[in-house]
Amino acid sequence: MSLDPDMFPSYCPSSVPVRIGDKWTGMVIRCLEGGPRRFGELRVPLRRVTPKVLTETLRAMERDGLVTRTAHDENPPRVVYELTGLGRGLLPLIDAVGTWCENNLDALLRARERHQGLRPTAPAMQ
Amino acid sequence: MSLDPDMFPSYCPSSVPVRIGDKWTGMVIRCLEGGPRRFGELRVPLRRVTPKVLTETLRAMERDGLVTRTAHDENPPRVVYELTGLGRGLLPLIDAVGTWCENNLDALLRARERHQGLRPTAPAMQ
DNA sequence: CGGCCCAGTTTCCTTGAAGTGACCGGCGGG
DNA sequence: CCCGCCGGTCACTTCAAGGAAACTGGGCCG
Repeated sequence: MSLDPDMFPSYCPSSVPVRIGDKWTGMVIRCLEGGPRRFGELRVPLRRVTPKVLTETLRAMERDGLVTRTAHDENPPRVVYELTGLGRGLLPLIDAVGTWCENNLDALLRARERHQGLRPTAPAMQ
Repeated sequence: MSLDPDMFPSYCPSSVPVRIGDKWTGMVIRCLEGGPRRFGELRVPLRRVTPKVLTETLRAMERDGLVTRTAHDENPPRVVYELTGLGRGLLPLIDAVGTWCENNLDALLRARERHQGLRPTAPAMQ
């Protein structure tokens, strides 16, 4: 997997309207699809995630058994994250979501366009 | 579809760890799977949703073209919500999520159990 | 007149996720 | 001697989602 910085455009399908877990879990899983990665390697494609939030996401995923965290006692430090079988099992789901978005996001956005101004959050019904 | 009040146990798989859209969208789609329903009919199985939040959810889904809203000019008022083709297309996705959760939620919760106390949100690394 | 019905609305509040920017510790290199 | 590297941490703020509870409006029934 290439570490394309733009692999998640600002307009990421997996955030509208379908999300996996919290905001970044799905993207982390995708980043780890091709094999183990270090913290800093995850930050390259996930450049819109601050280290704090990335840490939190990875901690939660570790807690849930979706990834393993291996800290090598070297210098400078090296920490490697890897998908577990459980985490890998989410890949088909994420792919399905991605496919749905590819096929239907246009229709959704067109619908959203049509409803501009109509029936806002607090519509003046009468 | 029966309007079983307990069709969504407090422990709903679709909220841990995979969510569709906002908190309630997935459940609304499931509720509408069997055909059009009125606002009050949605409130029965979705009893943990307050009317305000249900309205917001339905408005967002309408805006995104997932449901249609039909207000009949009668008294007392009657408003019917129905899945569009777009919304119906999310059903396989939701089913896939449900299946994954059925198969893997135990493993996830066991992992979560194991990590109790270990590596909290702010671990004392050194 | 006084409720009741449905489908919401309105106001207020809590919670938690996410973001910002500064900082840390140990070591190897210049 | 100080800088940068890595993988974070810390304190602080912001923002939106969600929830609780009371209220609305206009017919219709008694």
